[in-house]
Amino acid sequence: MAKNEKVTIYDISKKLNISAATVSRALNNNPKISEKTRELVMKTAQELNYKQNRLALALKSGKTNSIGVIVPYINRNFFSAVIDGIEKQLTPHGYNVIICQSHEDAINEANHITALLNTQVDGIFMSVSKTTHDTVHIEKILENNTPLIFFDRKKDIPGVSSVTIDDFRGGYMATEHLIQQGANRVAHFCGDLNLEIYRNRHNGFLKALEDYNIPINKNLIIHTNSRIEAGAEAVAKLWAKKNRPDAIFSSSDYAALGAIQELRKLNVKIPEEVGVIGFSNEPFTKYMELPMSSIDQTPVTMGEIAAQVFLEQINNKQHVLSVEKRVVLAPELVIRKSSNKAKSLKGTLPVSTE
Amino acid sequence: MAKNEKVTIYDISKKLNISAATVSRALNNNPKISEKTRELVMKTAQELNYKQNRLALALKSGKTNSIGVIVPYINRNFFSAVIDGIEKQLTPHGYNVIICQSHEDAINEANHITALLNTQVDGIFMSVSKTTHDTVHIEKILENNTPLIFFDRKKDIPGVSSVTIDDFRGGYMATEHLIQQGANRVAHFCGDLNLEIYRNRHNGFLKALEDYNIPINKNLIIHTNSRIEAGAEAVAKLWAKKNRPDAIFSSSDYAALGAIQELRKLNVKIPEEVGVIGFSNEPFTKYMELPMSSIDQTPVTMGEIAAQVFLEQINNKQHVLSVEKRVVLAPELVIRKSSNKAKSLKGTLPVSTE
DNA sequence: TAATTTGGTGCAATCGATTACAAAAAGTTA
DNA sequence: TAACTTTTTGTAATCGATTGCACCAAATTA
Repeated sequence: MAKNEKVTIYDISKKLNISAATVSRALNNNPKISEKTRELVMKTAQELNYKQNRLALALKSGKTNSIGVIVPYINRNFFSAVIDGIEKQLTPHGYNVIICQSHEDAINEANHITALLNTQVDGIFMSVSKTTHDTVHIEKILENNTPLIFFDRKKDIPGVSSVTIDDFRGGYMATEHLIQQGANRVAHFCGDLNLEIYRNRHNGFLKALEDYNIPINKNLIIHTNSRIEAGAEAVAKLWAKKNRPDAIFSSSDYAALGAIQELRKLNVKIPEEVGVIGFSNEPFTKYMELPMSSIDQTPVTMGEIAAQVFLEQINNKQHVLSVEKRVVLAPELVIRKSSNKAKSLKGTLPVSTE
Repeated sequence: MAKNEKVTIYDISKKLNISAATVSRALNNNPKISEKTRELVMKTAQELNYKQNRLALALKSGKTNSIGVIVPYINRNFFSAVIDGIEKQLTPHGYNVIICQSHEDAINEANHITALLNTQVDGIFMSVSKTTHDTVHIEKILENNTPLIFFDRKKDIPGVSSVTIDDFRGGYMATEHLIQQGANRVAHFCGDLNLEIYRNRHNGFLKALEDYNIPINKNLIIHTNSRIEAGAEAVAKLWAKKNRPDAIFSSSDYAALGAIQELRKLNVKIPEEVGVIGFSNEPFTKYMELPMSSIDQTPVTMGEIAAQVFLEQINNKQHVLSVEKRVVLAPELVIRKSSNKAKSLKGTLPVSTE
């Protein structure tokens, strides 16, 4: 009726002259309630436009039915796709997803953790920021006894589950592919080696060279960040010298894009003179004039599995206090024009081509 | 101490042999509490690692300090940027942002609204889905007396504030620009005219033609959705006939991208033979081999202003029950190669060029 | 010294829903 | 019909923090 007043079970109980306890039980389909009463309550609830106050429930039960996700940026396809996967799995279970961005800043990350814990979320999913070195703020989640799941970028904390992809394998696949296309001077744009994911990609790169008996040339390994400009600068630097590379494996799609733009300016033919492959399979790679090869991280799957791990964890909680599950997904090589010298590759390789 | 037990103000009060009321007041810096007691409480709270239970607070105060945002997809630069803006403004005020995706489905939208209302969010920001026609589920928000702010895609509901851009003007600017580049057969890819934003862009297009005395040619107006394929198909259709256009204004960047790809296949020179401009200024437009002109919707600003409108609204609530504010932002024309016949335009037009 | 002000705390109700336990109502059996 | 089950419903405590009101003690004033 009145706009301001929210309808509670007490309003229903008063109207029907029964106790609030009965109303509560009727609404929850408690079998101890007679069919007659239940129907009456249900009908009245509908009439009064009753809505359960989840806060009261949460306070009583200690469960908020919401989980927090902390990512560097939501504005990156990889992360928003992971969130998509998490949401897809958790919404049917009645969870709300609270999303926070760290903007790659450990301080924001810590603040968000505090806020989420105060909100009493039932679990936290996170991909750590690049500037996160020590983990005291993360361990607060565990002290608070809140389930924590890392995805993609993790820290090694005992008892914490994680879902990642096999970055080593991704790095290996990318490099191997370039070698198979005839390259033997493969450059590598590696990201911040503080982050495990970039270290692993880098190691995969090295191992591929080793397996194919290609000597490692330190001049061809460039430390870049994930920005377009960084890729362009790296190319400028490499082409200023002699002994230029004949292929580039970039740990970032954005840096790879910058590289391609710069190579075009220098009139270098791609993929004939230089093959290029990135990492992440951001949507733009597909839409480019010269579509770019990349490594797909199956982010939606990653989110879905992270959510499943979470659900398992809270269900087993009473039995095993520190379940720990480390899921490693397989990356997928996506070959497009930027690295593909063959006219047509369809059906010739066990990978997706587009 | 024990991992499971959360510390409450009662634990503090017991330890210090004072009442919980005093503890609460001390923690909230109530001036009625003596300095000595306050310090003691603060110190003890720290020692015991006390964390306020926001649920209890929320239940008591009726405020959850969280708001909900419903967008079609978070995985679209425009929307994630708006969310960014909202978050930027609201985080300092202690709000959590709960994000939901409708996936352009009115049913999901309704479910999310119900969930958010049950969660007792302090406000809801939304951009309606394409399939939302009737608004009963949206009006439930108002019945619940929860502040609602539309952004970008709105419905006309009395008393609801909105932040949008001037799509008419955007459509006009885009079209005028093409005309000024010499075009007089401008094609228009218009989106779903059920949505106000596409209608407005379309009307802006028509008005520009009128102002420049260019007759309207219905054959050049194509209904497309926002997908790449749709743009490609539209071009295929147009080029199959005679009387081809000499410019294209697409209400979607994605359709414009498809158009450019198709035009290249047909060996049509851009921008010499056909100028192309999109709408939204998605990041990829800038990174294309042939960077694409577009209309920027200043999404971060949109989010920031939406948040400000919300804050104003809840502060004025006691005074005016139905404030209604309709903010319309100005779009920005971004000229890039795809529509720019002049070698260099820098400084010659009052618009941003890149 | 008595009366009054001021400062600091405590008591108890409140927010809305759940649930163990008690109690009443209805149904069964002898 | 008395005694006993079985159903169904009610009472009251609980989750944790806040806050109006009452109260006591110390300080001030007359």
